[in-house]
Amino acid sequence: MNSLDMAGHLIRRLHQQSTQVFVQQTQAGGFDLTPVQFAALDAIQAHPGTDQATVAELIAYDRATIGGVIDRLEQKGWVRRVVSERDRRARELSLSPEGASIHASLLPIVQALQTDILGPLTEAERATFLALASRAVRASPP
Amino acid sequence: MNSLDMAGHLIRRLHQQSTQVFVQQTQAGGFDLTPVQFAALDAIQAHPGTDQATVAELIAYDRATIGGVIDRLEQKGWVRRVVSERDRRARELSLSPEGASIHASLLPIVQALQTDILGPLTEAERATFLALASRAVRASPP
DNA sequence: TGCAAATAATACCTATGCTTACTATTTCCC
DNA sequence: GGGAAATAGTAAGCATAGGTATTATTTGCA
Repeated sequence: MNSLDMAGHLIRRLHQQSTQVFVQQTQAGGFDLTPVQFAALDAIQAHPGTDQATVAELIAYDRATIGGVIDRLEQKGWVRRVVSERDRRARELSLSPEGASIHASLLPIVQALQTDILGPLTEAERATFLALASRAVRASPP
Repeated sequence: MNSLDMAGHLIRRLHQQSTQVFVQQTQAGGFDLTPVQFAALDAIQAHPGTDQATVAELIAYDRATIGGVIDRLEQKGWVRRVVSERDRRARELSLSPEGASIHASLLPIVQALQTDILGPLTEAERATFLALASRAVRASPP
């Protein structure tokens, strides 16, 4: 079998394509951020007050990487990070008003671009693909 | 729609899973390399004498990244890089005898682990997934 | 209670992954 | 034949991506 037809290679290409579409479409909308930054933003919006480790778990990242991502979101002024009074090791995360506004503006754009990521497929094929992808992603350990 | 169910997120998770399976299975076989390094190794094996730009195009990478990958493969002693006499800007790539041996040993392992990447799916589902993924990856420009 | 184990975050390291800028060289074309 | 455009590779910079080690703090248990 040709290496280029193997699952690993195809998945890497899809990931590449996915990132490109995300950056293109969000930049066209006037925003400047990466897919990971949006994922973190979205997780914090859905779970305000959580710490970094929980955000990392929610979107399946390691803690080391998420630290840098949150750093950059904080520098942009979109996320606030305060030491938890309940547990001084942890940092409680929340969106700033600007961050919340950006997230609200981004959400419809990000939802719309999902279709473009799998552009060559038909609507039905995309649904099949997503259903299989969803099952193929192993459930995160309890 | 939940961001975690969107195409971009699922694809990123699949990519993560794919890389993990690759490293686990190849390490279990006694090798130490990344999926990208194998892709480059495989491309060079299939096209000995080509230059870095062609390898980059074959496996859909940018030239800057492939330079570092080849650096590491050269350091491992698996790849030889000689300045082309035909075009002194280019470096002609080929596998060393050790590189060729490693590649031959790795190939069946890498082929076998492809099934594990999509582990939770049945044989038929994997075939469907791969067919859709293959079509979803846009054809590289001529 | 006191101390070992666990945990949150950071620091540091290696390896992609991609962009822009730069050098060296070749090609194209007038 | 000579200069502009194109091309191969490198360099530098930013952002994941994940591993191990370290620090600060909390928890759990003898």
